Amino acid sequence: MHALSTPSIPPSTAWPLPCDSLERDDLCLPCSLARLPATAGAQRLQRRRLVRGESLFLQGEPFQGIQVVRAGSFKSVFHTHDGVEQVTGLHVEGDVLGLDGLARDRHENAAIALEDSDVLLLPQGDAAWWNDAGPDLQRAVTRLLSRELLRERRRLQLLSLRSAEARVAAFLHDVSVRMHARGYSACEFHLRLTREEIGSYLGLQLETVSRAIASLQRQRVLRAQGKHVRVLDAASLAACAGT
Amino acid sequence: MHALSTPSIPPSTAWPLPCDSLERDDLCLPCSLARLPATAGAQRLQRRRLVRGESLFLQGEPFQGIQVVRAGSFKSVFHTHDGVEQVTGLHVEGDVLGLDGLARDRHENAAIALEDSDVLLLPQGDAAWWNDAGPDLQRAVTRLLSRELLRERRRLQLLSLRSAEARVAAFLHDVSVRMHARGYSACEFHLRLTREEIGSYLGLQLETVSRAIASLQRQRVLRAQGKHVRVLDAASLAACAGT
DNA sequence: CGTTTCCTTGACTGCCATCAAAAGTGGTGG
DNA sequence: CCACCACTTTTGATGGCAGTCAAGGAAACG
Repeated sequence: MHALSTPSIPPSTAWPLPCDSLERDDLCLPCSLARLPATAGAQRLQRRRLVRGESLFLQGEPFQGIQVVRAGSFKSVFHTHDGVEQVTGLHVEGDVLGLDGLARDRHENAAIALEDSDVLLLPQGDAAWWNDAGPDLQRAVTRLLSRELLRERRRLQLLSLRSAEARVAAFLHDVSVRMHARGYSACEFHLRLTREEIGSYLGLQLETVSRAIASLQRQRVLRAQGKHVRVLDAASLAACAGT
Repeated sequence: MHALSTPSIPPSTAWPLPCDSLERDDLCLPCSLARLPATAGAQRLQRRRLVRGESLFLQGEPFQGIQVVRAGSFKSVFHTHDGVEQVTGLHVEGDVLGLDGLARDRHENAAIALEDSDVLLLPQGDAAWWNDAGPDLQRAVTRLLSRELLRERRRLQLLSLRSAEARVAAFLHDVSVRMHARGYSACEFHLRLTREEIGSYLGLQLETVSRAIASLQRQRVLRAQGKHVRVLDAASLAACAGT
């Protein structure tokens, strides 16, 4: 196990924050944190490394604090009471994890590293945390939550009124856009999820996902072999997704 | 149009707050507000009455503030870019409306009164609002948002891996529970949504909703004629819903 | 009381789940 | 390096659930 927690480091020093490369910094928690006045000096960012397959937190675990992906990627997984497991999210560099723990002080999803990854933990001490944190941070958290709500709602619409092919196209388009926003190529990337995980995320069976990708290839919208995807026609992809 | 705004009234006086009859007051915004110290005296609750069919706010309108349903009921409706409209929520007495406006300072859904209704508006003045509001209120808002996220996620699971009948059963069960929590009968209530609206909410066609209800009646789980529903066997209903 | 909206039921179609099997991929150890 | 294994992906065949089209009847509203 390579996992280890480096000792606490002061917030606005040392290594570059992940949001340095992002545009919408009002949504970036570490940026908000870095701008906080001295009162926040008490706050400590903790770094953590995880190897592929390791869990950042498990479902039902007490809420430790909000976490930011510095490198690598994660999937969020929810286990229903009857043993079924569903993928609820895909998170890459710059994404915030753990917001679901705010409601009841325990995590409602597990977060699993899809590759060797690196995160920042913003520890939540106790109830007084919120008072000390300051309005900037609180506002940032509120916007993040509200934003998450919108994402979830969009996904819901995708599931409730789009065909299998449209869902897969929308998923790939979303990945493409998010990779591009983080400085990677928008037209060529490596999927970290299996067909089964994508299906779970989209409410489809793995065979259906495979068939949808095959169909998109026949339409010359993209090329895919295994997890490697090359988008040939981004406009067509968006059209297939229905956006 | 019977709609009218009464002049502002001081917060913790006069008429009973809707949460007086609720158990989990840590989630109740008006309660949190009533407990605020003097600094919040500047805040003014505004009352508003709406007749059936009237909108509390429309999609795209600037965010006015968080609203609490005092009496009556509302549906949340989202209009997609291509003209399709989808029901995204059903809100009754004590529910909080308008949280989706926090992310971008404009509403992402419309809220339509399903009957003559009564709401409280907690106006959001400007950016300084958050700072003045105080940590208690902020924390309450954060928890509400996080809670909303969980609701949305549960609905998503319902849509992605449950049959039509299970979805309808889950919807009716949810309504039953929520009515009960507000002091109404859990086993007999009046649906305010049409079959089409229920279908839109659950990702189904109206005929499918009708057939699912017919099936539940054949199983002696409930009796329904039109919008009037009587639950005969709550346990079976929950079982059909898969909970 | 008439008109409009809503609900129910039937028949048919199509999409996607399911079952099944073969081919491909990656990692491990001999 | 190669054989082996587990896992993943692809493709085919079949069936069922829910969408679609259609029409008659009930309820709500002015």
